Amino acid sequence: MMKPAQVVKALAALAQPTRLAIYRLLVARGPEGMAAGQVAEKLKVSPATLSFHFKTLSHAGLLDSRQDGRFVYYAANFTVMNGMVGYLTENCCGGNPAACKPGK
Amino acid sequence: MMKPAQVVKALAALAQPTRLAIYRLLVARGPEGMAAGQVAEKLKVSPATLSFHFKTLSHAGLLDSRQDGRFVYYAANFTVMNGMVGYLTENCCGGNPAACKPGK
DNA sequence: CTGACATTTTAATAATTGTTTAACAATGGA
DNA sequence: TCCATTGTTAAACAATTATTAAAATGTCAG
Repeated sequence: MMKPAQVVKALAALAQPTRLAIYRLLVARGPEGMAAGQVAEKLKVSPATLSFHFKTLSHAGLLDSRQDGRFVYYAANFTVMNGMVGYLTENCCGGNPAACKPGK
Repeated sequence: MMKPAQVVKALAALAQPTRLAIYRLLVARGPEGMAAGQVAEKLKVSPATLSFHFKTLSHAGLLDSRQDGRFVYYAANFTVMNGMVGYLTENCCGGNPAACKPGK
């Protein structure tokens, strides 16, 4: 079970429109991820601002990054998202996890 | 499907240790809810601070409240939580909702 | 090596957030 | 009514956050 402090950190990381959009975009992109510049162009965010948000998401454990030449590729890491959804489902769904289960 | 703006609002509401604790406590308490003062005592939060957090959670649609005599009872409302978990599961789990499904 | 490109960092700033204290309703019992 | 109780609101403040512009870092092509 994830610790509340880590859950709070992950929630805070996603609780911002640009960062939620970044995460969604990278999830859709898959494991290969996407270069920072492409994300910036797609979401129309300045490089500096984007870098700031990447840092927040990465620090929360929601993103992985790898350098490829001059590019830095970011990709969604599902581990924390998984833990977060699990935490919410177990602790925040009235002792009845089914109430918040997807695909009902 | 919940709108991203509402998801962000709900995430932000829960992205704070005291508020996450409040929500968990009220979820555990069930539909009857709990008087503000009891929550304050249980979580050792000052009434004014608690009222501030109640407002944030209520405004995000995560809590309901009813007045009973001098007391105000707050209770978890699962609708938004449900929508939020659904949104995350559908949009943030790699097109593979099962990856974030609870009870794996 | 030099220059252009991709990204991060720093510094400055405005806006938002969380807490405290004190004052303000509202309710119900004596 | 008077008063104690319950909870909210208002004002002030420190701390955090998001954005911008500028400088710095790192990488490769020529």
